[in-house]
Amino acid sequence: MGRKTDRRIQRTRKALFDAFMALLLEKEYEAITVTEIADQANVGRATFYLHYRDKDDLLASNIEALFEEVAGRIRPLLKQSILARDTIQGRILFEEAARNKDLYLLVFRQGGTLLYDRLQRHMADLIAETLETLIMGGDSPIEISLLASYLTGALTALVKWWLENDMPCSADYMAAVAQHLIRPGMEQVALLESDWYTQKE
Amino acid sequence: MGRKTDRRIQRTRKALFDAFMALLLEKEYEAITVTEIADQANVGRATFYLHYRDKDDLLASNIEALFEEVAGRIRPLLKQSILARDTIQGRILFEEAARNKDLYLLVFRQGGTLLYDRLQRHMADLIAETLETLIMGGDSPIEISLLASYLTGALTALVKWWLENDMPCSADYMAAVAQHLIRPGMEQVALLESDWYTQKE
Amino acid sequence: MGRKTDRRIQRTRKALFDAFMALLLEKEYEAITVTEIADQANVGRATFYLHYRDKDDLLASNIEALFEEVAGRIRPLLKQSILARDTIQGRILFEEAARNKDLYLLVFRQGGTLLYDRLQRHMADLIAETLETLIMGGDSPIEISLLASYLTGALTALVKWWLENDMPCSADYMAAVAQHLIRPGMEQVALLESDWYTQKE
Amino acid sequence: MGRKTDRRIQRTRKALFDAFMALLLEKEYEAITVTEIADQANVGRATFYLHYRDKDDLLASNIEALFEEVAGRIRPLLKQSILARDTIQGRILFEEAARNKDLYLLVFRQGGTLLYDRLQRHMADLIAETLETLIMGGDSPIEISLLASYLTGALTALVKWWLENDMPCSADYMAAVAQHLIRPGMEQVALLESDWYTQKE
DNA sequence: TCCTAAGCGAGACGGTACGTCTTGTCTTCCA
DNA sequence: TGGAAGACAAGACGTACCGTCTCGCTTAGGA
Repeated sequence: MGRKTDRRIQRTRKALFDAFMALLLEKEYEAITVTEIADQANVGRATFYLHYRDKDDLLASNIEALFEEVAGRIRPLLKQSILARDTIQGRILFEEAARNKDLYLLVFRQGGTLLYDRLQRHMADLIAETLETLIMGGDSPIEISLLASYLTGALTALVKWWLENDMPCSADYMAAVAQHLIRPGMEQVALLESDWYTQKE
Repeated sequence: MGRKTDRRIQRTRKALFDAFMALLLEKEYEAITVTEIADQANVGRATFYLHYRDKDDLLASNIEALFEEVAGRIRPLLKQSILARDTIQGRILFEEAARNKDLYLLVFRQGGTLLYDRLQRHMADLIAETLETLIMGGDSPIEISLLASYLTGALTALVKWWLENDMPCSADYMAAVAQHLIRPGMEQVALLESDWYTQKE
Repeated sequence: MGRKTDRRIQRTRKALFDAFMALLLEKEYEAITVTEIADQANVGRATFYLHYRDKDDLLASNIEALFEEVAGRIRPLLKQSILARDTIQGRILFEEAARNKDLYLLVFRQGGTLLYDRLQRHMADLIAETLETLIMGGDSPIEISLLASYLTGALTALVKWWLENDMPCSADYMAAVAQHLIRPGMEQVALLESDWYTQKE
Repeated sequence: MGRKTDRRIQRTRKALFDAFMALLLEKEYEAITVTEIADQANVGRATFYLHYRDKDDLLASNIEALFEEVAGRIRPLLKQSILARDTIQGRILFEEAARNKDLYLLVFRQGGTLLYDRLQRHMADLIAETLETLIMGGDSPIEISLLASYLTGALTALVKWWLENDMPCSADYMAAVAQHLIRPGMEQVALLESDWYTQKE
């Protein structure tokens, strides 16, 4: 097998994934059939099964790369935006969301278990990773994963509200709201002495 | 048609819903078939279609009542627990979750669009309603629905983390964490003068 | 389940078999698809599988009855026609073939293993059965099954030739030919003393 | 293109045919796939299609030669064995069959249309050809092709019975049976005055 | 008390999607 | 340049559900 063959395969796979994403924009995940995907991709149905075991496999095989790409874009923004005093960096987060509105809405809306959960998990991991570098010496008395979950839930809720309401206000405004809602609590918790609450059980 | 007949119908419908909920605890929503539900309920498959158009209809027809019941339990707790200074009332929220762990995990996990979204919406409405009475005169400069979304996202994230990690700490502890993370931000925003951020656009 | 249902099932099965036979008249057995049969029978493809496992099953389930019916018609004729001196009864055999020309040609042509072999076997059994009653006391020195095989092969060869050449001569004529070709040998063998050929090995 | 290339091609074709014959001994014609043939022949599937259009083509292209070889062996035997008074020559026919038992059984059993019909036709032609030289001047009142069909049917029936019953008696015995069953009829018919039966229609 | 309309179980049916298999074509690469 | 490898389109296979339907049985509640 050579390069040309490889390229053909990649082209077919991309066609299938693109077809799937296109269909996801217009109907529910579960309502999409393999036949539709293959048709949309101008590919025989059997060819689909040559590359993927089923719909989930198609998604799973491509979604990681997609998330990795998004994560690559978000990662550098997170550190500053989470705890930055000004809203300039936070804004970039919402701008990113606005730029890929379709993708994020898709994930929020109907990704169901597969997409939504995966996004939450990825985002939580990303945030946890960032938090760890931030708190470093500080020894937060609260489990990082809990804080990360909170941040993820809070941020996605804000983004979701913004996108679902057709972005009724500027990214700057949303960044400011996020700052005011989230930062005080984080400061209080993350900077707290470890004896602020002594017993977990 | 008389009472006895009615009661028979209700019994059949309950059997179907119970069977569905039982199946939901052990497998994914989409993986459950009408045949399974009917079998589990000791009912003919045709009888299922006599009462509901499909799986979604069965869920939709029963879930509202279920949420209403949950809402009835939560509503009184919310007002106090959200902004209360002490953690006593907040604890009740987590205790409620712990008591119906299966149900909530089910909703969080695999409800997918139908269940999860509905819960979020219900909860946001419930919170918005509570917030309105709290802020009343205060004229919050931020849209109530946005605040409600944030609160819903933040709270469900905390509860989800707690349940999914097998409740590694007490409800008291979680209530305290929630207080410290959420209240400072809410206070800052809800009590803010309307000029803290002048332009939305 | 009641009579009406039974009748519906029988109607469906008959439609399927009729469709199959119709298709067999125009194309090869192996070239016929389940989809075609179902379409021709105005029946859903799934319904086909509700009644039969596959094409072979459809044929096998119906062919016995069909053969039994044919056998019922032929049996009474055989005894007299095989060894009768005159050709009157023998004629009836060829007339039967002419009347169901399509069916017999179908079986001869393309029945392949399933149909052709079965017919041969049935016919050989039928003939063996007749021979046994004829020879009765006579104690033929040759195995009945061998004689039956020979008779089957010879008769079907004649019938096949006749049908495939579009019946270029009368049934009477064919019956006479059969008489003259077959009877002398049968007489010689069946009436022979058991010492005409002493050692089998 | 040179001789070496030719030889390579011939080697590939032989490998394919041998593989096919080997597979025919263990499973039904229709159940054999091109993939299996190619695998068995240690040849790429595409290579198969380089030489033959399909399974039937592979068989057809090789079977003629095979039949020609068999015919070459049988032809000299036929003339004497058919009408010979003694059984010595007739025996050779059955011995030939016994020697290639697998091949003949294969043809009888599952050759289906393609193999069986072809054999019958070839054999009938062979016999007709022999008959013509025998009767020559005699002017048989019966069509040669009809006699040939009868002889073919009768002889193959005997051979088939013999092989399928695992040759329960000697070739000599079978030859004798064939003689006694067939010769009297043939003599009566072939030597008959042309007025033995005056009207065909 | 009967009888009549209902809920219901059983299951045939048409339809659609599934994932697998085979066919025949085509393209790329290797020896 | 012949053959190996294998991607691909096409389409049949047998299975699983779906939602509709018709059929009788049972049973409740008004006559």
